Amino acid sequence: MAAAEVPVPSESFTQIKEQKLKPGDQEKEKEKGGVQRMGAQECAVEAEFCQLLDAGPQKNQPELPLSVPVESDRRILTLQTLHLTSQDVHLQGLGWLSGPHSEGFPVMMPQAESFGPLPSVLWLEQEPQPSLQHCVAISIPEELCPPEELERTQFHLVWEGVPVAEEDPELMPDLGEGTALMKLEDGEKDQVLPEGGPEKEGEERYLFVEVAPADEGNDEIVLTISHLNLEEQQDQPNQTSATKAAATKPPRKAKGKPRTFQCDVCLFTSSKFSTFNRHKKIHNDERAHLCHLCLKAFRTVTLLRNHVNTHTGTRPYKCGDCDMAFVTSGELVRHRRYKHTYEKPFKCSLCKYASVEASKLKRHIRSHTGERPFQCYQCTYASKDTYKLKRHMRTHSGEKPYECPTCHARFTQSGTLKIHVAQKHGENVPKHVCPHCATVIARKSDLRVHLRNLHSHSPMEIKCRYCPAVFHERYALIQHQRTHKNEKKFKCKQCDYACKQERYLTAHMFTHTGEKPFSCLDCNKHFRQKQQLMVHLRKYHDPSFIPNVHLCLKCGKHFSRRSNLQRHRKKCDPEHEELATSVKGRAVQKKPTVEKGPGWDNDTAGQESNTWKEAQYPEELALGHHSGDCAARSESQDEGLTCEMIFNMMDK
DNA sequence: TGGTTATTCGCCCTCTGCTGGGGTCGA
DNA sequence: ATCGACCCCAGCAGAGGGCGAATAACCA
Repeated sequence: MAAAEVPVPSESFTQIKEQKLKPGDQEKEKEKGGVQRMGAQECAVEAEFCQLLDAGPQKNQPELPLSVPVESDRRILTLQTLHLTSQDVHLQGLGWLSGPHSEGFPVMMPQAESFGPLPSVLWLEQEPQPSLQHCVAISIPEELCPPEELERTQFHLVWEGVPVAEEDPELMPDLGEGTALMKLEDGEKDQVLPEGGPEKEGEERYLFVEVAPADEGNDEIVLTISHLNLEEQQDQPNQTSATKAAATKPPRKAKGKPRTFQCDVCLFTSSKFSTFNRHKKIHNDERAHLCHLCLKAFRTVTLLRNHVNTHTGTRPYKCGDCDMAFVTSGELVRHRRYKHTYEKPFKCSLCKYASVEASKLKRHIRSHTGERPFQCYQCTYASKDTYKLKRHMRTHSGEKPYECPTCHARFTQSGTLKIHVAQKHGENVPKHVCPHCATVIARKSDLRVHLRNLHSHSPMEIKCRYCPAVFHERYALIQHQRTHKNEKKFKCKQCDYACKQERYLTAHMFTHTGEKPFSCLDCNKHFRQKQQLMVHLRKYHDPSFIPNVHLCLKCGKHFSRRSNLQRHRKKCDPEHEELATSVKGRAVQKKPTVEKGPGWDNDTAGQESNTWKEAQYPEELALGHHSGDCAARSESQDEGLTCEMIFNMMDK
């Protein structure tokens, strides 16, 4: 059955009697035998509410300087049980409240979407028929625990003797008898205020959920939800451990039931004195067992032995499938799960993730919840685990612990160093080839960027700048536009002339029409092209114009054209023909040059620069005034310059 | 009571992916 | 000379794997 089909408890079958008990009422309730906060045989067994399937006792409980919580007010909830078969209520989508109890006391908490007037569902009682169970819905008053906070609430339960269902004996912790202690964790406690007034800062807050059967023959049970006031015990003077152990018994302990022992330093409780006594040792610094090699002290012989093994390298538990060996059998088992059996008992209820260790699942869950408990104190960054915060702190400290052994470059992360070494100093570095265009890219992440930029499908049509073609992929567009590169698509209808740009064709067409639209204002010379006019103006009307002078180094003779100089040198200095060629090579530059000949000086060199600028901006020059003799002559035409050559010259 | 087992925490690691600056190249 | 495209590279963070060690629980 799908989660959506889980029968949601409703008000119609749930009777909730909520009342604040007066002191006398409490006594009456006790007389009924239904409400006991601490059971006699077992006590203080904790269970963590856990969508996380984080079974087992919580080790990291906040340490409290007192022993026993004292309730300050109480609420009685009477709830009618709902008879359901286990098949009716599929557990999928529901969180489990799991913890140690022997009788079996699975408590399911609904997901957030299930929050309503009845925010939680408890499986409590087992019928004679194994498949028939009682489903009890409880509603926790909002002032005790707002529904929106319930999902993140962590519960600690102490069970009081009501027969309970056993869904999965392996999952069901040993609760024994007692009451249910529901603890609000740090994130919630601030928002749950006792009725008596605002909670004191830093005070731990607990809610007791106590479960008891109602009248015989009735399907009802009684739940009591209580606030706990820890202050009273905090104020008690310190006692000896033994006295404290005795003092840890419940304040309203039932007759004939064994007491429990609660640690006065932390929340640890145990019904066995031996266990309790052993636990106490962790709070004192008595370390009687010394390592003879390093003098380090340990509390137990086992710890000492394990430590000595780290000196000697003794690892008795060897893996049969590899060369690994471990100090303890547990480490070996875990290793085998990681490396050989791949058994992953801890499964995420929200995705397919499973892990070998519970702590890994817990960490994984944070990627679903977004919880970031580890806050950087220097910026707003918060991390999901301690290591990431530690790594992040390097961005503040500037620490770069990883150094390249070859070039001594330093890096903040080992992975960055590894990539650096592979790319800079490695041999046969694997490259990443783009499957679409065979581009070779060093890094996979960069290939991803390449794919995103060039090969991703664009919903918008990208038009070719030269033709009407449209594309949805940039790479295809670029490849297509390259086909236009040397294309002479502008063809003259009257001759074979063809060119790449329309402006060349326009200029060419004047050769057929005989038009010469560009006129020199000084000498009334006409030109077909604007650029020809520019050359004319420079040569004949610009007083600063210095013609190119090609000098023969052998005889000192000047030539105005390079070709004439070359012809001359073949006769004058055939041995240095190569030199002439070399001189020619230097003379050919993108920018028109004035070769230094007789009469050259630095002043004219500056003028050359101006002349070049004017040639770049012919419009400005054409508008300007110029004077001087005009030996009207279109030398550029004489030299056979094409439209394209001139335009190109102007472009440069 | 001591030894063993199970649980939990903490640390470090790798792999992965994103981001932005720098260098190169072609238009 | 300028600009845009693209690859290279380091920085940074997310996620998960693996293991050492401490401690609680269990058992003989």
